[in-house]
Amino acid sequence: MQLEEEKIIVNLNDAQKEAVQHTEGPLLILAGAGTGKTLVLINRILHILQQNKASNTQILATTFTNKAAREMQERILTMYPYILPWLGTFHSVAAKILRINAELLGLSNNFSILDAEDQVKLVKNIMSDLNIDSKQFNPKLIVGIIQKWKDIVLSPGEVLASDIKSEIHSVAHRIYKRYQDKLNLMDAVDFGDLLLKNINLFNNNSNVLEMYQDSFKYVMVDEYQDTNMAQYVWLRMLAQPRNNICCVGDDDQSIYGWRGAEIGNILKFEDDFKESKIIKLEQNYRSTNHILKAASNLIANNSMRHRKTLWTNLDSETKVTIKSCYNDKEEAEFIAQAIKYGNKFSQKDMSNNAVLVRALFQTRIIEEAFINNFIPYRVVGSLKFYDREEIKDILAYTKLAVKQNDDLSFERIVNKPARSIGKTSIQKIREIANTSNISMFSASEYAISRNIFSTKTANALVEFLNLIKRWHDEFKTTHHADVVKKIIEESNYKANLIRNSNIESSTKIENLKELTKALEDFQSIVDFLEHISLINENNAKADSKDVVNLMTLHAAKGLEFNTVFLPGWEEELFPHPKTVDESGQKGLEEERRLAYVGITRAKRKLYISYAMSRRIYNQWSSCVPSRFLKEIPQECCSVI
DNA sequence: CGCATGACGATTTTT
DNA sequence: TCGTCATGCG
Repeated sequence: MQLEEEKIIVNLNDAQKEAVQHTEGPLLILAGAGTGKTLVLINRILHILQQNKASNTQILATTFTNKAAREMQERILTMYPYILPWLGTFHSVAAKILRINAELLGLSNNFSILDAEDQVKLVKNIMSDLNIDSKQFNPKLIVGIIQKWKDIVLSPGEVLASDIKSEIHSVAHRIYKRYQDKLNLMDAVDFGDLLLKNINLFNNNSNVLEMYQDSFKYVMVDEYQDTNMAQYVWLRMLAQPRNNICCVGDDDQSIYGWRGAEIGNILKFEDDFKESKIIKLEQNYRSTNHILKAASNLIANNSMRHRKTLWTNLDSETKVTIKSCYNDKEEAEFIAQAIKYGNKFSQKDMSNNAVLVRALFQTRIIEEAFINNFIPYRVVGSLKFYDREEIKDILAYTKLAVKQNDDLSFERIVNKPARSIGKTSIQKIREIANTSNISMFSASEYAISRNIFSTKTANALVEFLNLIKRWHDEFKTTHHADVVKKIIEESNYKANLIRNSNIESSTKIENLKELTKALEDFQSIVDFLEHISLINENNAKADSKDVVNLMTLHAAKGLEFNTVFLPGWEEELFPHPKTVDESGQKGLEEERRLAYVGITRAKRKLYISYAMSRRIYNQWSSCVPSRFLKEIPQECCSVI
């Protein structure tokens, strides 16, 4: 396949073309909603390849989601027949670099990656070791604080007095050090560490850094407005000294500040990267004029932003509908009726409709209205496949079989199904592990040799340890999918489910079958574990067609629909008071960006609604229309 | 060890 | 009001 420059630039407008062809030096592409951001990114990569400025292995391209990375790779493959090995999420690229250089950081090359649940579990354990009351200090909040420190590149030793803003911070600081020690012992990292350890690696091994700097001739970053400090530092290190770094993003769509995203990164790009160029993409190909005008006027109320003027050729008579309702039930019914009506006369495919809410609890009443009206729907972003209890349990067995020092997995399943190894026994094991700085697996062996347990417990524990050891060996000789099948049987996990026989347990058995099937697609068990820790996607049913999409505004970013409903535009819900409480003006602006994201998802038709009263936690509360409604010009609305 | 009971809190969650 | 979680009893 021969790349042709003609094909790369043929369908681009002037600004897009400039962005694609400007390859040298720092470049910020400010891409408003619906202005062809992904197209530019892909074509810019193709352009670099076509010009032989770099080979496929010399381009570093990061995205935030696996989905975005996959889409980019697939679209590149239609024109250029090679994989880009360094195209991926920040975390997957960072993990790849870590695996290659693991020994320099005291990790093995198959270190494990903790998920959110593991993190909380670990913090809880540490708190109980330190006799800290987990009621007084919420472990989830502690994890959050540690995570935030990691986001701004603070190791335990670097946390300063000024970072300790309240008692919970000082508790978190105490836990942080131990938390890292424990991770080291388990040969594990959390998501934040993936970036942090890369930064450490580069700081302490200039030759390694130079190797990557030399190798990555061009660096490209998608969704730059959502990068955190650690990611920024990481990017900067890798992009130097050439500084051929191209960041694409839209400051108006930065909605993850609460998760550590630093909108300042995109706002001060020019200061951070000297002699940089900024190109604005302002022609919107998605929405009609009224929708775009509503969005532009709303977002103009934000002070912290790069000014952009979005425009469109898509003129339409149809205005934005603003609907006032008596209560949440009427609002839900209104949406259901509008969808039914639309389905009858114009769009047949239900999946052209989306209902975007601020908080997931809002979906319930809308779901009821859909059920009553026989409207098929799906709620996007509910439980993920690999987050299911039974899946995580079997994975814990698997992980422990692969690596005996995975204490979190050990604790999760040592007594699941019940095999008379109770809380006190586990506590004893943990104490031994802590004092001797060994894994719980080794601690168990030691404890057995010292006759610490009752005969019953000791026997059960010996049997358990032997099973784990046997599976460990079998992974070396037998196909991994078969070993996992054995685990499901021999752990008695399945038998236990069958014994409980109810509908729930039969779905669980189905899910386990699904799991063993998924395993077939991977080369090895290590590959598989890497995959699921970094790529935990929504369940397979997610792409079912012809159903209305119900999701949060956050989940809707990057998507588009012909018809969009935005219910619940009320003070006390949207903007959400908690955000405003926590972050004041900054929080309010982020909420406004969220509104902007919602509006700009709509291609043809947009409905915004609010209720005068709403049941929250089963209590009626009367509501005031959202201030954001007043920020939308009247001439693009029709009010019902 | 497993179940019942009561207290508590209840946005958003790309990795 | 509902679901989660720690605690205490049988």
